Amino acid sequence: MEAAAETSRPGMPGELLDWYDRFARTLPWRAPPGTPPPPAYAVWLSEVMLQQTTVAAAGSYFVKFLSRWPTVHDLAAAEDAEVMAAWAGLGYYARARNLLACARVVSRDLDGRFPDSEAGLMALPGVGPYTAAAIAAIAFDRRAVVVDGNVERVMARIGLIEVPLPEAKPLIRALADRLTPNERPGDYAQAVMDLGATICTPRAPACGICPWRDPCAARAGGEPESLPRKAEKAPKPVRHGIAWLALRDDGAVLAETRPARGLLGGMLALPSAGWDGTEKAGAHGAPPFPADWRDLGIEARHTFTHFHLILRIHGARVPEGSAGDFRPAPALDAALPTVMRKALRLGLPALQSASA
DNA sequence: TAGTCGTGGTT
DNA sequence: TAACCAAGACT
Repeated sequence: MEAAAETSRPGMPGELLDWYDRFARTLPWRAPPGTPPPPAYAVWLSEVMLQQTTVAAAGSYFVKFLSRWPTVHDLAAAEDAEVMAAWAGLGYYARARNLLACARVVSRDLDGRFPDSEAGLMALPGVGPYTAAAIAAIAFDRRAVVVDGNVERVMARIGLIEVPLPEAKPLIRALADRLTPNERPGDYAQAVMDLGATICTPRAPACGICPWRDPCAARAGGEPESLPRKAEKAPKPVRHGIAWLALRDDGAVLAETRPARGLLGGMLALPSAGWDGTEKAGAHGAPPFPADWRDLGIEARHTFTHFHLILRIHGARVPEGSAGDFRPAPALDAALPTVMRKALRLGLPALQSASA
């Protein structure tokens, strides 16, 4: 919409920063407004964890990672399996693989120093336009135009941008660019995102206490909650699969490490088949080895980004000497992605109560 | 460019 | 309860 071109006035960044100075949230990875920023390592770690992830979900993982691997060199020296297990439950596991790859590049090739430019940051694995801008702004106080989901919403409303996403992205970015100040860009970036997270919320924005209520074109128009408009999403299909739960008499459970790429890539899992798109059409998965497999009559249900999964659990008790990647159930549970945690927690009691 | 890639909280 | 949504990147 053309309205975007006229929206934004000189005082807006300052009004937002004043609000941020008074109401900034305390977050594990954040320095208080006006104080020196955290190390780039901490900013990078938090920003990767926060990709498509809520503040509440990322918090404990950030604390755990920073405590376990205090510097980028520590993380770079970690084993792949250690890092994947520590990431288990947070989702989007390609982030963990890229996190480790990035740490190793920074540690080995850059002497442990993160680039301070967006272009330099963008060259790192797992660092895209948003994350590069966020690190440049927050860790190095460089002027960078930070555009995440919060900023998209705030800009669409301020500028009454009625073009639906993703077509509206260039308009939104242009407006975000016009508003980004040269002073305190790091605090400003966090302030806009805080505004979107706490005031300019998707459903019921608190316009009455918004520092930008006066210049907001959508508020004047009366329906800020209707923005940003978004293209319709495709319905999620339902997929069916089988997971095999082999319980050894010493209590250990058979696990497998999934292929590095694709769904749950690189993660520990129960052996399974038929659901992740890797099987040929019509193929039926086979159990990991011959045993007295029984359909436990239990289904683990889980929804991924683009499909619903119903995972039927088959189980078998196997003798103590059985070879394979068997692991103690509690340790396995801790290292599993959520869908597999569900399958284990549903299937194990049924199998344990069954006679061998 | 459009599809892939997790999870949990909120409504 | 089902849909929506979150500090996106990669192919």
